[in-house]
Amino acid sequence: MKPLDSSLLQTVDIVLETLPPVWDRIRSNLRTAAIQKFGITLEQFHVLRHIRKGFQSVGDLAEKKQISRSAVSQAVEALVTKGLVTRRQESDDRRCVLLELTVHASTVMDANAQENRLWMQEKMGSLTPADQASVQKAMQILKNTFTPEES
Amino acid sequence: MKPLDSSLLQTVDIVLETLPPVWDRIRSNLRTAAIQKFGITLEQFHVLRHIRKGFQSVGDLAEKKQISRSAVSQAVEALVTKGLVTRRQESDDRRCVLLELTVHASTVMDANAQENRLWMQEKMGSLTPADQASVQKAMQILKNTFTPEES
DNA sequence: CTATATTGTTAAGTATCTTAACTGATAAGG
DNA sequence: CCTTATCAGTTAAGATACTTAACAATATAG
Repeated sequence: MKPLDSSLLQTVDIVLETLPPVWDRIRSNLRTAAIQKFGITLEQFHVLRHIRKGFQSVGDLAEKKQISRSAVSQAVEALVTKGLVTRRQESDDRRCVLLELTVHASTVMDANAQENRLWMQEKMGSLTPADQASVQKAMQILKNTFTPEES
Repeated sequence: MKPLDSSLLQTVDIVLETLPPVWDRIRSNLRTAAIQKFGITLEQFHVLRHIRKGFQSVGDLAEKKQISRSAVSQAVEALVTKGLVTRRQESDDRRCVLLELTVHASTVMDANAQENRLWMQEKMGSLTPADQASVQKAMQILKNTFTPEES
């Protein structure tokens, strides 16, 4: 880490300058559509996303979002009322509640994700194959560097 | 966009899989330290960051965060009370209020950003020069693709 | 000069978060 | 067993942050 420090710092700064606006742009496109389709709040959308990603218990979801279990419980209650989420009993431990998207919510979330993919394809459609390879490789590097063994 | 569709979709999916966890990880590291140092909430930290990035009016900040002006006004009021932000009169239009970080807040935010950079340097310290070049190039591509003419 | 628009604050109501208390279910100790 | 402790989730009460609406002060237009 001695002779590369200035190059390394440059790389770090470029990442810090680039990722926030880029990710904000992509995320904003993803959220806005879903929120309007369901008529839900941003917080409720977060809950739907996490359940869709495989967080099926209130506790896991709370830890992932770094909020209290009661907050998650209340948000889930709102989503159950809206017919977007169901609570089910897990067989072996009857304390646990299994959260699942309803068919309707699952369908709309899938369609929304697909629309977002298409939007990104339009955006990235003009990239050369070399540019695409560059992006793919960099994503792999970043993934290994910052999230080595999870998700 | 015809013969490249499947490769393009692959690139898109890799970006969508990678960016959220990577950015969450970096952002979490950045926020946690600052929030603990100041004893403020996440929302108040957002306001400090935006002011630091150059959003000096209540209106601009509200538009950037996509919330109402009154919400920003209230958050700013809390930060002024804590001695982290000052309101000043702009000379030419006396309706406008110029938001600025206090010296203390500015110092702590700078130090915090520097600590985050060092943390990222540690994380990325083991990357080869070729990997660093890859990341830099990809960041440039993503920036041009998703945020063509701003920030 | 009057009418309209803009910038920010204030006030009231709503939503969402937190902590604390509680229910029901499981695990551990004597 | 039977008591005690622990755990997942909900519920309740209070705090925080958001919304809309009404307002004050200033700027712009006709």
